Amino acid sequence: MRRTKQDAERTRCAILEAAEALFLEKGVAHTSLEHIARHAGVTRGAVYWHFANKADLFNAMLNQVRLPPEQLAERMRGCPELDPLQTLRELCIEAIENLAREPQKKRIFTILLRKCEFTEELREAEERQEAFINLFIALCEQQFNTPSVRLRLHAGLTPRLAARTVHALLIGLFYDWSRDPNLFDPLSDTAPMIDACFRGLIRDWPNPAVLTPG
Amino acid sequence: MRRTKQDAERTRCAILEAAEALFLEKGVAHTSLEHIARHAGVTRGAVYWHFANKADLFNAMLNQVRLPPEQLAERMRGCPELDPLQTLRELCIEAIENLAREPQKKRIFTILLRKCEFTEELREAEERQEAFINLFIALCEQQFNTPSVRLRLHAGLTPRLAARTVHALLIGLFYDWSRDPNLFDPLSDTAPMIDACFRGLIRDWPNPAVLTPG
DNA sequence: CTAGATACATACACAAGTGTTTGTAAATAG
DNA sequence: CTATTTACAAACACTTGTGTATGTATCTAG
Repeated sequence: MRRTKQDAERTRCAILEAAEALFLEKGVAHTSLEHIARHAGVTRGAVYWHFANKADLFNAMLNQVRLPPEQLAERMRGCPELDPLQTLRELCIEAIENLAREPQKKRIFTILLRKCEFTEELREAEERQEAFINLFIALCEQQFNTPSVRLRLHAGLTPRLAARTVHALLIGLFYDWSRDPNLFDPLSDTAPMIDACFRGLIRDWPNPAVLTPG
Repeated sequence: MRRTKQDAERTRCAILEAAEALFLEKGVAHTSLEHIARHAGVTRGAVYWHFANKADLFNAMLNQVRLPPEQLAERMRGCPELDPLQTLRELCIEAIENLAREPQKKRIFTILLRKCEFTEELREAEERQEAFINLFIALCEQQFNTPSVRLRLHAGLTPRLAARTVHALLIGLFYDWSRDPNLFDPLSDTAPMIDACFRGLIRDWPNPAVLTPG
């Protein structure tokens, strides 16, 4: 029973959804295309029709969303140079909050961080992600290296180290949170933790304005 | 050709070493017992003689070392209560430096963080590790919650959040470092980054004493 | 209205992995 | 010195997964 183009697109999505769910539940390596097909209500024939193999399906899944490193890197390029630190701070907070708000993004990023072993077949995806991370760190370092900011770094720190610290905290926060979502509430707790980080890096980091309700 | 007990112990170690190397290179799921046996110069017969299955071998590998979460948790229990924060700071720095100094520990922790998908067969190991992490975070929170320390927390922070922040930074630092060892030098860069973190958490965190050479 | 393309399901061939069983030479116990 | 373990190697039986080839009902272009 052949379907119309819309139907075909729907099967494609169903396969992607099934893959996402199973990857998250069992890990990428432990999920077979047979599992995915069954979970999506089709056979492997359909899977191989829409995707070349598991790696291709994996990449297609990743391409559905912009993950934090890519988004961060992208937004930092387009940002004006005024008050780069506040911008960076807000982007960081936004990055984590977005993960909390967009369930699919959270699932996919979790898969990437904790549910896949980057073997040779997934090398391409791995390198893409690493490139975004490195780009973000580089842009971050660049912000810390602007003359007005650099002088405000605490003793013992370099722009490079500051950038590393920021990224490590971001990754660590999400890693921990995805391991146990009860550890903290991204929507309310992210800002204080990010602020703590910046306060430790920057000499005169402004005290967080106490939010008066209303 | 049967071997003496010493020989048997040597094969056991060879298998463990091979497993470690292959897990690190290809990931746990993508490494078969056949691979491991070949790499160790034996057959699967030997592997099944010494270990029940892959999960058992994996656990044996983990048991060779004390990984940071376990070590941190353990040392924090045995520590006196005087100046808990300085102690915590030093333990954190030590934890990362130890990873840099002990290659096997680094390899195994890397496998745990980036080279395995925790499926059902590895659930036991996963839960063990998570328990240590949670214990560390809890102990950490407890330190931040001692009366003398709690008052020194910056506005907006709770002991719980401070503990989360510290752990996230630790995990993030190691995660980034294991991804790209050139990002920073653990032996010289860890202290400034950890200090930055504490400075952002604690109100009057002492400025790092400038190390005068000699 | 028909020829071809589309969107799959089904079947096949093969490789690889697992756990178990059996065989066996040498170490070791008594 | 003999009997029995020990420490494996080799072989077997089975399952699972992959990629491809083929079949086929339907959509669609002309």
